[in-house]
Amino acid sequence: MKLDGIEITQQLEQFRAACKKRGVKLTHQRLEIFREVAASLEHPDAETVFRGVQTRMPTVSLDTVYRTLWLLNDLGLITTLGPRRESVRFDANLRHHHHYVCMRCGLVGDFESPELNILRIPNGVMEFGSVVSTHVEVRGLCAKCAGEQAERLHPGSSAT
Amino acid sequence: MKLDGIEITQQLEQFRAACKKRGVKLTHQRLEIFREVAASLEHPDAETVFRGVQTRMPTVSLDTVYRTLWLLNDLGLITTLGPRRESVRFDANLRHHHHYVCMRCGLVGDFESPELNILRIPNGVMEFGSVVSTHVEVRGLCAKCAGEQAERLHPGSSAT
DNA sequence: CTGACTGCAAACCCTTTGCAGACCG
DNA sequence: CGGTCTGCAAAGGGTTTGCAGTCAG
Repeated sequence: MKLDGIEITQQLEQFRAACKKRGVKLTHQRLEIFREVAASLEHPDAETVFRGVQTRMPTVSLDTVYRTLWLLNDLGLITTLGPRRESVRFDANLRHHHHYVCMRCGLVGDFESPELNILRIPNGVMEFGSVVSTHVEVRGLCAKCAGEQAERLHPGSSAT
Repeated sequence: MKLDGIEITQQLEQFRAACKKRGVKLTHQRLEIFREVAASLEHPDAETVFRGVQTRMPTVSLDTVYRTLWLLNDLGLITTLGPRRESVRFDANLRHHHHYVCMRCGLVGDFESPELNILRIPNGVMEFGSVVSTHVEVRGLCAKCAGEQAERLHPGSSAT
């Protein structure tokens, strides 16, 4: 799990380094916003980060929080839960199944696997609460996107 | 995987039955919308369903599609991918980790497990594309929600 | 000093809601 | 025929963007 002070300090160093490397300015706001996300054990949304930062910086605006969070995401310092900005998707497959998700285009494919339905979960997880079901998400590059990427790297090397 | 005609016909029967049982009217629009989702191998969003239905029913409106999809969800005939309608959430934990998700309140907790990082994935999945990483999502009722539920069922049976 | 960054406000997208007419049962 | 459902249009919430002033380097 995350350790209070030490690890965050390390992350802050990474942040400084990444900024310098990419020629991004290290403003007071960005520092506070980064601290807020890095220190949070939850997975806060922009609004929550905003409120947290606001206590120490009453003048920040919500749009700066958004801009900074996506900046941190681009710098590879944080990630997002779920897709970047998308509409709700519906699923008519009611059997216990798992998902293949393409990291590039967002394609989602179903697959079933009795073994994956009954994974052994680490004991520590019980501290969160009861376990009802487990779902596996496999991330990768789908065939179509892999093809397009190959085509981009080696144009015409294979017939279409 | 899903078989074209037979299985969808079964699902349609379930739909009729569920409607009758719950006193919900079986309109032309609802039928078409349900067929569209049930037949789709993708996990379409409302807009996609809308366009699909529109080819056969040019008069449907997008709001009816929304209303019907949530109705189907309430009837237990379809589910959604990801949370119902929420803002993007950010995650400063860059290590390969997995998530515990409370089905009631949406709480998300991280946990790590070397074993779960390297699950054996069924061969069929390779047909979708390359596999880069696997993530496990454990669903359950978090301690807080379980407590509230117990409290609701047996008020005062335990000290707070 | 200069270009990048901020705050403001307005725009934007997806989704939901109120209402009058249409339709299922 | 009655109550539900539809389509319309407008509201709603989260997020993004254009602009002029501000600040880091």
